[in-house]
Amino acid sequence: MKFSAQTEYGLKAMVNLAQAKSKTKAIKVIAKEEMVSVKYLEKILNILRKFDLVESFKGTNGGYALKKPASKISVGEIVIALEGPIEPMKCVGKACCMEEACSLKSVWTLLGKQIEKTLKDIKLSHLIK
Amino acid sequence: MKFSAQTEYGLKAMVNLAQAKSKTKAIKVIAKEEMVSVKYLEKILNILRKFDLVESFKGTNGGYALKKPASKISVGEIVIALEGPIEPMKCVGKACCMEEACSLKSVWTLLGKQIEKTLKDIKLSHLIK
DNA sequence: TTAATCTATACTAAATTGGTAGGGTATGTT
DNA sequence: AACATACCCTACCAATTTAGTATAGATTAA
Repeated sequence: MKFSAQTEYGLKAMVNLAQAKSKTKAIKVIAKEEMVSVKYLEKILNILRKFDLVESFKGTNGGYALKKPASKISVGEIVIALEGPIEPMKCVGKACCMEEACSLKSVWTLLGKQIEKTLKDIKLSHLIK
Repeated sequence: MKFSAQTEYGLKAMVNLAQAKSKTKAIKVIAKEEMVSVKYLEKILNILRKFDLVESFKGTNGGYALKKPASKISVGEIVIALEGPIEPMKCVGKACCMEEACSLKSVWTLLGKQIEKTLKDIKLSHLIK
């Protein structure tokens, strides 16, 4: 019941960008500040870009920037992008959900929705000092 | 962000026990009903026993039973026993939490508490028909 | 005694995750 | 046009975790 390191680095990069002074910030600089390899961070930012959470600019003085204002980006969006949809239980058992009304399914549905709500209510702007 | 198969089987076994007619129920029977191998289920029930959630009786007509009434056992207890404490982020990054006030820590603390509360409010007795 | 049951440890195979490597492709500046 | 800077893409590998099996042994009711 943990989020992955990828999600941690991604979130920290987003907070980093939210606090950036300049219009764009080079991945090399972010990677150094967050103490993660450039290559690994590239992969993570790539995912975030596909989810329209950041945008990138090539060429000299290029770099990354938030696609939307920090107050419009929730922690939930970032987590879902990097972690996949929040479904606390995959129901791997052969006997699971064979009955029309699986007694446990309601637990996971409720829990998943509550987690999503909590994370969507926390905006990136709440995390910068 | 998922619970393990072990947790699924453990929960289903607990629900199974909560619905049992007899005083004790043999692991062989539970395993058959939940479609999981006896050996694997043994391991899981072993953990639950150490957490005082079930008790076991040896010998002929032995088996497993809930240690407490189903209304006094929460889904949260079972999940924590099988899954470990709920800490959504382990903070693996070298740069993490080096500052006195890690901006993300508050997110994980809040989320963890909410998940625990949700799961602790759901009792085993709520899951039986 | 004996058969049914639980207990404990060790092992393995598959999946996931974390992270690396290398070679491209696009673009702004000179 | 050339070059340096920066992003993009795919493949790969090693470590960890997870799911599940196997073997052997100890306890107890009948």
